[in-house]
Amino acid sequence: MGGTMDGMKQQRRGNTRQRIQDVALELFAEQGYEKTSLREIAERLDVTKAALYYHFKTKEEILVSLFEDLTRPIRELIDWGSRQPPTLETKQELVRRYSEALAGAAPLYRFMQENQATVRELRIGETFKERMQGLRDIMIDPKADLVDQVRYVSAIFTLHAGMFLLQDLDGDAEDKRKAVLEVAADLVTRAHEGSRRAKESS
Amino acid sequence: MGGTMDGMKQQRRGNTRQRIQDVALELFAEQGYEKTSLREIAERLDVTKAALYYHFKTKEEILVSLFEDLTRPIRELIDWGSRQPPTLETKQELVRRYSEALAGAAPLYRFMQENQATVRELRIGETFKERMQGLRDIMIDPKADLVDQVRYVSAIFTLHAGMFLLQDLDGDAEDKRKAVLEVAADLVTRAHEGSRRAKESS
Amino acid sequence: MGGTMDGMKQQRRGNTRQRIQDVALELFAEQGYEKTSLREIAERLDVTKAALYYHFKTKEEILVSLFEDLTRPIRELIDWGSRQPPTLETKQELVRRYSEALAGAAPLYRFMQENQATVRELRIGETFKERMQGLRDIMIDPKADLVDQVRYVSAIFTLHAGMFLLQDLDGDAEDKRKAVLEVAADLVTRAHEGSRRAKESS
Amino acid sequence: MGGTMDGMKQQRRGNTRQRIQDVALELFAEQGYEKTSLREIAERLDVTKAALYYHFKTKEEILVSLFEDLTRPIRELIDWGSRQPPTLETKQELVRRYSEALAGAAPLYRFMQENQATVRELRIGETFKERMQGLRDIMIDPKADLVDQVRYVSAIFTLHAGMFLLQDLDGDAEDKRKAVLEVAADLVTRAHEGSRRAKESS
DNA sequence: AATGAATGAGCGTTCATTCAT
DNA sequence: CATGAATGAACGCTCATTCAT
Repeated sequence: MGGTMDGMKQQRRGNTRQRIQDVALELFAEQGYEKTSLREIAERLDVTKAALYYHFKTKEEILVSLFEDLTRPIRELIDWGSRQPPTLETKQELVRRYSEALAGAAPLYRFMQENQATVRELRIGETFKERMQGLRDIMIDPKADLVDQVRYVSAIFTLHAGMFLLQDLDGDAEDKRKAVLEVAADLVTRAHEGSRRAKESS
Repeated sequence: MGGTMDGMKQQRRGNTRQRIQDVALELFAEQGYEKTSLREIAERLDVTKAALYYHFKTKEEILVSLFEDLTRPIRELIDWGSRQPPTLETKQELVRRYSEALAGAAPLYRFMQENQATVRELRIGETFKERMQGLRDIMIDPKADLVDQVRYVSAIFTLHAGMFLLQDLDGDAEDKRKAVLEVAADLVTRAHEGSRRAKESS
Repeated sequence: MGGTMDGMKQQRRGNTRQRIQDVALELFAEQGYEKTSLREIAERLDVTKAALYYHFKTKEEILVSLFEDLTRPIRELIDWGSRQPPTLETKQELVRRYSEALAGAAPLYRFMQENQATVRELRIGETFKERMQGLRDIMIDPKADLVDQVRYVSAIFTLHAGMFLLQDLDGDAEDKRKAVLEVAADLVTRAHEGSRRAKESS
Repeated sequence: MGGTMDGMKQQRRGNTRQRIQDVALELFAEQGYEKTSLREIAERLDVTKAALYYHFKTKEEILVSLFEDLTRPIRELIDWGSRQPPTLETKQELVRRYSEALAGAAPLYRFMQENQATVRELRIGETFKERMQGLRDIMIDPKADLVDQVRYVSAIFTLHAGMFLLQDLDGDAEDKRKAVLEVAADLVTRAHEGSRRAKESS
């Protein structure tokens, strides 16, 4: 019937799946996975709970779909990293690109960080863990000094933390990301030098 | 020890409150706060749910009591820190003592880290946040370079992360704590030097 | 693209109604009416649930159609029987032909037997009941001894039961049907003789 | 008797479990297991659904408890039978006592008969099947003629059917039970004789 | 110091059904 | 001839909490 569409009830049909994902991510991040009920998601979208089940088989599947859609760049980055030689340059570039990739999936990663206990029991828990271990394997030299190993871990973790721990510091978001990246890169460099020093002095 | 004692069913009576806390912490840490039901806690203790309500007014109160009991040293430490001059030495000592204090409340802190989304909505959420801000205020020089501010935050966060992010690295727990501490202390030192450099070059 | 039929996805179009009936009967018999959902039927046929509604107005209608299609011979048999004189010969022939008719609608009858509670509430419940009463009216002489009345009922019931109660006995299916028929026929004969005896001795 | 008790809301406390069983059996028998919802049971008892869960872990458990409570005599009877020599006398007595035992659990057995498809998927399905097989093993002589084997099965089945197939015949319930028993006993006798005949003629 | 019995609210999920396209 | 999208009603179940005993 054309015309200009009546109001907004029926706005954009066919994108309901996407709208569910958007609202779900927002609520999951805000209140946590368990405390967010399907009723709540449905109400915000002005559909019934049953409608959600037309698009997703379970509540968990909504989260899985978000994870898969939003973390693809990160998965690809780790794949790339695992095929590079473990030089300092590789690690530096990995850290730089990881920082960017994280920024693109910030709300989801914040959610994952804040709901670890819950996520661990879900299907994506295992996937996430494997991914982190992939990162670790690329970064960490198992022959390095324990302190330097911690530096690597700290670098990764600093990147993650950067996303939400700096929220209450003021300043431009992109500036903060750069600052976080610099600290992480610095940690990586020092960890790498430490290894060299260890080798030389042996 | 004397008496007749039938088996072990009512081992140590009168300490039920304490036993509830122990079991609750274990389960909260293992499965998260929401996924741990009072039924489960009661069953493990072989008492009824109603018994829990004799000792604690609500589920949340169990957590609050754990938090208060286990984080007292940390609260005192921060109180102490806030009365010291903001020198490098103060910060170094704070970091050292914080690392020790954390080790004493590790399971609870691990729980807090992994259940942030949940904790945020609870009474202790606010308290915890204030405490972290207290730490931040002691450590961070607001006039410092953004990168150095990140270094301070990263130091604190590295200490937290140390507790559970290194679980799958092998090595003695105390060795790992020391390594983590060294990295954190190093970050603090560099942050402090950075500030001095900044001042000199201005 | 175009022309030659790709595989088997749309094998025989136009007979969807029939395929729905086939799958439905299979699932109804296997899992019961309530536990079989339209989703399940649709999935097996690789069509959508809505497609089922093109062919049948309701779930119940699918069952009704099966009943009507598969039990026509039985209905006709009973009609025939009710027009015959109530002699032993009539009853014997009725039993013989009923046994054959049942074999032709075995899965449906098995379903009816195993889902009586459900069927009773459905439209076919009444029909089925009437039919059974028709059978009874033909067989049973209301003036006969109670024991002989039971024999008639037992004969009918033995025929029904034969279909699935002998499933775990081994032997050829047709042999078993014959054996069941013999027992039923025997019961009918004895019931009839009993009635004669009763009359003679009065 | 004695005391007047205020209304009926709180009548007999402590017997709620029993009242749940009573109402559940009534509704299960009337409408079937699936069509009976816990809401319905709860409403009839004027308690909440959650109260049912205080007494039974699941809906299925309510049925299991009914089965176990009501069919104990039958279980014991079969145990007894399996320890006797397989003479005609044993079988006759078994049939007689089985008929009595069935009468005591009539509503439940009627339910089982009318909800076979459902029951088969439940925990009691297996148990019930085993029990029927036990009965069969006692009764049936595997070396007997197929027709006689059918007679044994028919005898058992006639007993079951007797409970509800004769509902619309009029007459005293106990008279009907006796008549059913006589037919079943007769079938057993003939089956036994058949076997003897077979042996003699060989 | 603890239990037995129950509640009210809510949850995730499934179902038969509808209807515009 | 069929699908995509959605609904309304219900379901079995769990939870934190209460309270008389």
